[in-house]
Amino acid sequence: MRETPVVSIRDVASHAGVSMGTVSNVLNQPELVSDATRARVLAAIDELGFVPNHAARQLRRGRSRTVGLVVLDVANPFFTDIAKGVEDTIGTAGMALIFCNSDGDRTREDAYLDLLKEQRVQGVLITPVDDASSRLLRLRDRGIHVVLLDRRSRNADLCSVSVDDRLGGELAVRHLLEAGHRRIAFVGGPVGLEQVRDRHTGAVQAMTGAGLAESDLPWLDTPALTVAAGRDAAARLLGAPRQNRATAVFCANDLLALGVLQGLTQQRIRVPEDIALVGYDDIDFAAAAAVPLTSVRQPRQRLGQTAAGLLLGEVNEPAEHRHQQVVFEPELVVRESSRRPLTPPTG
Amino acid sequence: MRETPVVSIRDVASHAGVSMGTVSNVLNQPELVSDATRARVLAAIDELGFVPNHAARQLRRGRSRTVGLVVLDVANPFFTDIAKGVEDTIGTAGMALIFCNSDGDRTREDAYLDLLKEQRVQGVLITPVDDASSRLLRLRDRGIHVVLLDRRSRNADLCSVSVDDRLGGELAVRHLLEAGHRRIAFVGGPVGLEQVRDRHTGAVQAMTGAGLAESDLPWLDTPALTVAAGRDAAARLLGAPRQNRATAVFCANDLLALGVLQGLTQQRIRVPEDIALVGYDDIDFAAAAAVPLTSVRQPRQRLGQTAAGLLLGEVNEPAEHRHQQVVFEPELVVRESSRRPLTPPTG
DNA sequence: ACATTGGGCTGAAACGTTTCATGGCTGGAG
DNA sequence: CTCCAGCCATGAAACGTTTCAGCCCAATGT
Repeated sequence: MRETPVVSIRDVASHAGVSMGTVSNVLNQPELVSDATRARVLAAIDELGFVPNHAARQLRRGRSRTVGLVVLDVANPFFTDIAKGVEDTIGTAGMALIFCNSDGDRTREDAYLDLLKEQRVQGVLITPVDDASSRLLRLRDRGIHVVLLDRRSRNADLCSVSVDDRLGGELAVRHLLEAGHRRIAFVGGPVGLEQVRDRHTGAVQAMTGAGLAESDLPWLDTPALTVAAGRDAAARLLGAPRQNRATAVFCANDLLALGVLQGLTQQRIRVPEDIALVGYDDIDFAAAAAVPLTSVRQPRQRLGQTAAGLLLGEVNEPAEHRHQQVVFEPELVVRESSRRPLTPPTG
Repeated sequence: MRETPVVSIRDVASHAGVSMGTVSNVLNQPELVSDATRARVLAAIDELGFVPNHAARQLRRGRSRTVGLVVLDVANPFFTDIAKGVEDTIGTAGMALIFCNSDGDRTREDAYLDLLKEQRVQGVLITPVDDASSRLLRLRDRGIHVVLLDRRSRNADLCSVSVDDRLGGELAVRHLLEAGHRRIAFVGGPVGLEQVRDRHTGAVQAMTGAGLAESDLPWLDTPALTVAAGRDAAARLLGAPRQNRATAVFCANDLLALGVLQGLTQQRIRVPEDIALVGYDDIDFAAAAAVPLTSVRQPRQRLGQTAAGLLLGEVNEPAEHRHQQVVFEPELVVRESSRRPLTPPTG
């Protein structure tokens, strides 16, 4: 194995018979260099296989051409779809993306934010684990622009792109109420997640709006928004005495709903006949589920594109930039899992 | 908004009344510094909010503490599960991961490889779009270690971690043959993907092993391994005249299979009664599908961990490192989508 | 009392770029 | 023929670290 012959701009310069400054100009401002010289330098670059050293470049420039994306869960298609949108926009702008997965763990999130600080990224797109505003504002004071993703900024100090989770929760539960359900379980957690709380709040509003009590919407807390947590929640759901068991379940996201569906099916509970089910996000797999899942759709890819767009704006014209809160509207997609009207209660 | 006061190691040094070298030692080799001085420096770091500049550090050291991961499709749970395994191992080793999505596009792949070269990453874990060995060997000549992921290296010049795709294809089709199917469609593509070719080869072997011809295994080519491509393939499948339509379908991955399932269901074709279906990968959503999907399971997370482990070994002890090809065995998981034996042909 | 050791720290060079003040040429205007 | 502009190219400084030879001084050995 040949030893690495690190070829620098200096080698290119001497090989092409010009100065380092000229090579640099060819790379960064080609119009300043005469055609003949430029051709010679490019030939030398090609011949030597020169690749610019990003570290040196960044050190000199003082800033990188990189932004960070921190999500709660890579395994959740909701976030990978967002990531696609972000990647699109960032890539088109010629910048690089560092993709980080906090996995809902605050310690990991902190570690990644430190990493991004050290990398001197231009900006960070983040769905924080908890209310991280103070930490995020500190990032901003370091000159790192921050845009909140899938979370609304409460102070006007940050850009944010989100979806109206309260409304989404309301749509879901109102739909179930209209189908005749009166006792509906809410499955979601951890409570620390703002998305979960907001969706719950919307659900409660739908209940009280229909003259029902908040206690008619029992909350089954889950440790995470995953399929496994959903399966577990289904078991707890079925542990309740039959007569006051919920007839419908609203899950804080689709992964949970798919888990609940599996858990129920395994216990021979039919969906939607015995228990109706509504998820959230409308990931692609929702429509392909054992029982196609009613869900609250969010414009995932646009979410990512919009957030990245805001960040680019902030990075490129910091002067005339006004922070803004973009809020998309969710949309209920009704499918099999909640379609059949409830049979009249036997009790 | 306060202007960024960039605080460097020099500021820390003067604030703590020591030299820059000492601050550097506190950061990198704390045991060389006396307790008192170390405490003083740490206090200064804390007080000034100093964060090391990664670019400068990397420039000086000549190498980064970063590795790249290039996958074919972030939206495919198969790859996000691999990514989790990689992230685990890499993160534990105190290194950072740059996660790249080639999306099956060779141009994008090249762009990301250039990016990783510029970043002077220590190594790259990659599932290449096509046979990229020459490009990858050139990377290696640059001092960037390379490990192939989900692809077997044909020359012994690179480490690789893969699963026996030939065997997987054979298992799947043998299972269908045992259920009585004689005409089986293979859905997969693009042909350029080695995984697709190998799974097909295995499928053919199963056919010929049972005394059938390769022509009894028509190949429906798809432009990508996605749900949408699967839906499309289902339509083409049903376009064939009824009498020589396949009675079973083996898909090159689960996303395709889920798409085929959707397409068939939409046309009121029952699975498995009218057409049996087998997927590949056994992603979590396979078990939760409309009809739980028979699939060929791969140890996704272990794949990632193992590959990352090999890379770390290569990075840390390049001298005594021997390249190796790890090959895992796939496992057939039978579920509803192929369970029912074929009813005797009506023709 | 003197040489020796070694722990703890310093100071400056070096990493590979970009940037910018400087200067040499060329060609057209006066 | 001289002067001036403008175009190209040059060379060195600077970015924020790490590294390493070397210095100081207290402790140890004889």
